[in-house]
Amino acid sequence: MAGGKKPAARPRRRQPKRKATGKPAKGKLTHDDVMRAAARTDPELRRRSELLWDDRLQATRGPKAAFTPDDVVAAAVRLADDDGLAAVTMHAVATRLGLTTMALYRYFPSKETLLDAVIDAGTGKPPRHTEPRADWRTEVTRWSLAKRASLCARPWLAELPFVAAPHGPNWLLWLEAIADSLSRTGLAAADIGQMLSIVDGYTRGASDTAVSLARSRARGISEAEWAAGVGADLGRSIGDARFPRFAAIITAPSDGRPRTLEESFDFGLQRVLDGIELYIKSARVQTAQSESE
Amino acid sequence: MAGGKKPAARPRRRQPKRKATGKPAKGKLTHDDVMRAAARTDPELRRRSELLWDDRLQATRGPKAAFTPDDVVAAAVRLADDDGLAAVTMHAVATRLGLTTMALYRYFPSKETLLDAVIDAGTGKPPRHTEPRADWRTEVTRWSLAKRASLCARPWLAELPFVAAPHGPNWLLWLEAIADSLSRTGLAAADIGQMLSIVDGYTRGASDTAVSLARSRARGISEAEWAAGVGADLGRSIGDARFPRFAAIITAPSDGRPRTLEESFDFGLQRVLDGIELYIKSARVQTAQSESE
DNA sequence: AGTATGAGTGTATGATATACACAGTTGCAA
DNA sequence: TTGCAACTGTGTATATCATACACTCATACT
Repeated sequence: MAGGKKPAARPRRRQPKRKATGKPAKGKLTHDDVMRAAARTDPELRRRSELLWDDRLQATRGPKAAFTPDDVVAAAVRLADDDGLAAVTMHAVATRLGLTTMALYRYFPSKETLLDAVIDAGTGKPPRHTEPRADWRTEVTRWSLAKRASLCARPWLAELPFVAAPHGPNWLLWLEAIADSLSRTGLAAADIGQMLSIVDGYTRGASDTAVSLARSRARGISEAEWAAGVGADLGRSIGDARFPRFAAIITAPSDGRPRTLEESFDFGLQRVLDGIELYIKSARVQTAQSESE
Repeated sequence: MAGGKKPAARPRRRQPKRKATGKPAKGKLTHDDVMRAAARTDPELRRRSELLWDDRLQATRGPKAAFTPDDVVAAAVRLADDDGLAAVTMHAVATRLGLTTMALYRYFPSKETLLDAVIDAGTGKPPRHTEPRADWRTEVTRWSLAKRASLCARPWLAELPFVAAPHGPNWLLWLEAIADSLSRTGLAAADIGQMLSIVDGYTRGASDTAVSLARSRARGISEAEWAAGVGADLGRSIGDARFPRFAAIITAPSDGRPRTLEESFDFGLQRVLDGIELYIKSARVQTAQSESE
């Protein structure tokens, strides 16, 4: 998947692309502002970013490359899927493609930049809208569950420090998707950004138990074994006087059916969305008031 | 910090500690259940965990060790604080203590187990209650901000896959702290666990921008440079037809003062707590209803 | 006193990323 | 057509790590 096959579709090039800088567009952040800012950035960060967004020039001289950077990334992703992130070594990736280790450096200047691309490919695109559009709450719920599922599907993404990676196009596509759904709330753009952060934050933060399970499963550990491991950690609280409240939670009777991880996640998500809904209502009231004045 | 100096305070030992297993305590998860489960766990996970919780036996024969495991951990933490997680090599830690590399293996069987301890030490203890107790919402807000601050104070924690680590005593102490505050809501223990997950999930997930900033700062990158880097990534959306909604957020006028990262985080947290509060109210109503029947 | 136990050392090994110099290939320019 | 510039892939070398193993020596119970 990771890129697809449309070699003619991207006309962008690595170029100065200095437009005649017009007026600064009162108060708004312009593309040019950002690009100028980017020029002052930590050079290392910038270089890593570039590779995610800019297509490299097609060489005219010399032999044609046997693969595309996307091929390399795909091979690395396959390795990670099979045997975890630790299996992604330059040697392993190269071998997978029938190349020598050093040949990879013709495609990516370092393992770090390769991993950046791997992260973006692993992140994948948000699911297409198959069902008809629905209200914001339904759509945001779908988005959150899809993102959670996507994190679980590639648990090796959790082995990477998410924070450290430059954010690529697929990452932005996910944000675009939820921004689109949140637009139906009628909130101002700035507020939508806030709500987006909340849902995204909750989704990532509250997915980690499930990701941990998925990760163990990928390592060949059964669900029961995983539960036993987590239980062993949590269970330390039970005899221990330092953790009375927490132990009470652990040992609480599960009045009725025990909630699955999914149910727990969704339950929490609905509480979060309740909070957002409350805000939307109050924002509407405020708008209505200020309009009637 | 990481452990302190109270050599006489911990009587626990690595021992069979097989109590006469009484009745299984109807439906509740008992300490014994968990321990039995733990015995079936992935042996590697278990061994890593043990080192976080069990004190190693004090040797009687042979020369005394020059350091305690806590000393080793403290040295590793100092290295990470100074130069990031990459600076924590077995050699560097050993040198810091005036030892050879291999001597460290007398304290920890592998780097992985050492890092587990480093994570727990880096996590630190939640702040003591200095102020008088307050309502749950105030306390939970304090907790969340404190946790966020703690994550930012040691941004190298974000370089580790949080999910992968076994959870140590300090981690439990944080959970105990918020569980204690949430107890004041009067919710059932199971519900408190849910609310805890929500707040903890949001807190960790929504802190990552601030952690990223803290991380860059630790690397000697100025706030302006960091902002430029993030802006460059986000700014790609502006010219791009794939991201109209997101671009609208980025370029939205910041009507009034621009929100700081802290303000944004806190704003989101309050929305989340609104949702929780709503649930608490509805739970109270339900309880009252079922009681009046 | 004797000895088992364990601390710390030194050296060796294998994995890994990556620098560097070279060989072969291709297509534009003369 | 020829020649070379630009580029791809290879082979080798090196530095950094984690860690295995064999060894020396100190210590405190027997």
